[in-house]
Amino acid sequence: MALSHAIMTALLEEDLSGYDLAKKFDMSLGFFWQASHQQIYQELKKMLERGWLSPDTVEQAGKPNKILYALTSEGKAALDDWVVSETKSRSAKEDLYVKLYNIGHCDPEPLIGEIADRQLQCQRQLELYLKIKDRHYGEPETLAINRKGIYLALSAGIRQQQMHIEWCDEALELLGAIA
Amino acid sequence: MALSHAIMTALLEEDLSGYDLAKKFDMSLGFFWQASHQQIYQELKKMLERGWLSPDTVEQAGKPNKILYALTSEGKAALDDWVVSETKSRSAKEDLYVKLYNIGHCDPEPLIGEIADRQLQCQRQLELYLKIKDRHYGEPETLAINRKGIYLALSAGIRQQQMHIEWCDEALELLGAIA
DNA sequence: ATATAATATGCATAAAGTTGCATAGTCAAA
DNA sequence: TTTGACTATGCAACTTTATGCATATTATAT
Repeated sequence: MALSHAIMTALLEEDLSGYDLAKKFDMSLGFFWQASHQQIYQELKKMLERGWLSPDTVEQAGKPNKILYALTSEGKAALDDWVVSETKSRSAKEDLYVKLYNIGHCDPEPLIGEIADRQLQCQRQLELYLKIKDRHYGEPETLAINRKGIYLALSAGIRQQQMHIEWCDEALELLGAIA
Repeated sequence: MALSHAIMTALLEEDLSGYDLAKKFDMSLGFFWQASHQQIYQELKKMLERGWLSPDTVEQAGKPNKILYALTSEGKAALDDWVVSETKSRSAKEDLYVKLYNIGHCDPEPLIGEIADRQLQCQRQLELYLKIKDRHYGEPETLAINRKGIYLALSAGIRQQQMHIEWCDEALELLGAIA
């Protein structure tokens, strides 16, 4: 019952099709929540049944028809309820850390390689986040309340990447990939 | 196909029962992987069918009988295969950050309260991690390779808690809970 | 002409995870 | 003596997430 809320959050700004949502979950919102198009279409179906969305088929020139979804007042109410409800923490699951427990009896090279790859990915992601921050969230204190919220999510993303890059440094050094 | 590998990782050190595993997933290994006892018993059943474990019923004085599970060579091989295989990254899913996108049209107090609670939890967790580090992983460079791996997982946990505590500070200040 | 990429939606199945329920023995405290 | 806590295992139903397959239109490049 959480993908639906992420979808509704995206629909707050503007009406979107399943395809649009899939793209959005690949970018921006997707920094903190990911979903495949299959999952999105399934969830949209359920949300329609619950009356949280209203569909609108749009004919397009040069493209297949699409179905735009808009939040209904019931959907809005469900979203508001969720936001102020208790956040159940998902149990942190990190394959890489569990794998590290096994490094003594396996070839460590593949793991070291993965850590190096990750560091590069994090660096790219961090650059993107920093660009967004500079362009749109330069002075957080002056933002309206809703933009402050989005800024904080972005800030969490930035901190996460930075933290992880530093950890990769430590790991690569300790495992002898550098030294 | 990952809980099974976390279970086998725990069984590397010593034979354990489902109950033991549930406790372990509530501590130590559980810092990076969590599972309920129901899930563990289900998974153990599947792993037996696959021949990854061998069971051994142990009668106990003053306690119900328990079933100790040991890794078979097939299990060990499956674990080794997994460790050197590509790590598929789980999509980061953080309800709290998605909720932050909605802070403009809801009462912000519940969210602020949750951030404050989280910060306290993180502080407690961090203290625990630091204690473990001081006691068992004081000089990481001098550790054997397998203990280096465990240390790195611990280090990731420490960095994560520290990072999150700092973020909570920023969030609470920006949302006016302090200032 | 034909292949490829982008747009657009969906079904079926499987794996993973959650929640509620059920059972049963031992021990200590009230 | 009964209540609660700890040890110990498990089923059933459900939700959530993932994976593979399937289809159809249009635009662009070869």
